[in-house]
Amino acid sequence: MGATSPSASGLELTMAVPGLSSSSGSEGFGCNNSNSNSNNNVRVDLDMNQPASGGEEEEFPMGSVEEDEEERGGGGGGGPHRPKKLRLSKEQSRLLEESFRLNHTLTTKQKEALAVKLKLRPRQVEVWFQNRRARTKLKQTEQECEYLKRCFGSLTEENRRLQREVEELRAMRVAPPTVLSPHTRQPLPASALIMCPRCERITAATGPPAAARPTPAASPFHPRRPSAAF
DNA sequence: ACTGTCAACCGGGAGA
DNA sequence: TCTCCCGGTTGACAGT
Repeated sequence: MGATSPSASGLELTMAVPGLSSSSGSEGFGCNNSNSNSNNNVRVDLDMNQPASGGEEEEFPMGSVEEDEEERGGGGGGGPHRPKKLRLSKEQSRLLEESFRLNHTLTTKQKEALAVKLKLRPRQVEVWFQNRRARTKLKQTEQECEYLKRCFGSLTEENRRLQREVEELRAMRVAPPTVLSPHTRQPLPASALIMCPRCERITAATGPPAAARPTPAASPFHPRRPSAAF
């Protein structure tokens, strides 16, 4: 499976990221505590991988956050510090990636179920998916950028080649053909010349309109071979 | 010391 | 108004 990039340029770049189905239905989830607490950094109580139960931490080892980190993290007198950074365990990352493959967005129920399964807060699962989507998009953008760079390179080369060709053709070009007026026997200016659509020869444009023209034998075309042609 | 990664946050826009 | 998502940013941490 591959997800085509939704670029405005219409490039058909495919990513190895399957499952672009978005099932972000109505989400009535009310756990939005992180924003309201973010300024004073007093999130330590529910922060990171606080073990929900004492028994089975082996499945999801708690990254770099120890249980008593929160004592000195934000609550201490040191001022506004972020709590220690959470590192998701390999198993947590694996399960998150797995469900990301299935769906790039989660419903509230899916999010909560996943959070329970991973012993994370739903907000953490939500944030992980947001960041994961952003990373995917960044990768796609980088791939598009590389593709456009290659396009630019080949088009530049093509442009150079065509310009050289134009220069060569200009160098080969001779003076405009000399056509004598059938009446005065004087050379006609180039603006008074047209090309016969049948034989593509240059002739004088001073004849009567096409509808009133005489028979082809008497037509102004082919009065004589032009002295020069393109 | 420097740099890259990434969880978490912030502000704003969109939809119901 | 509420909730969600997105783009941008911050800051902790790991690797060099």
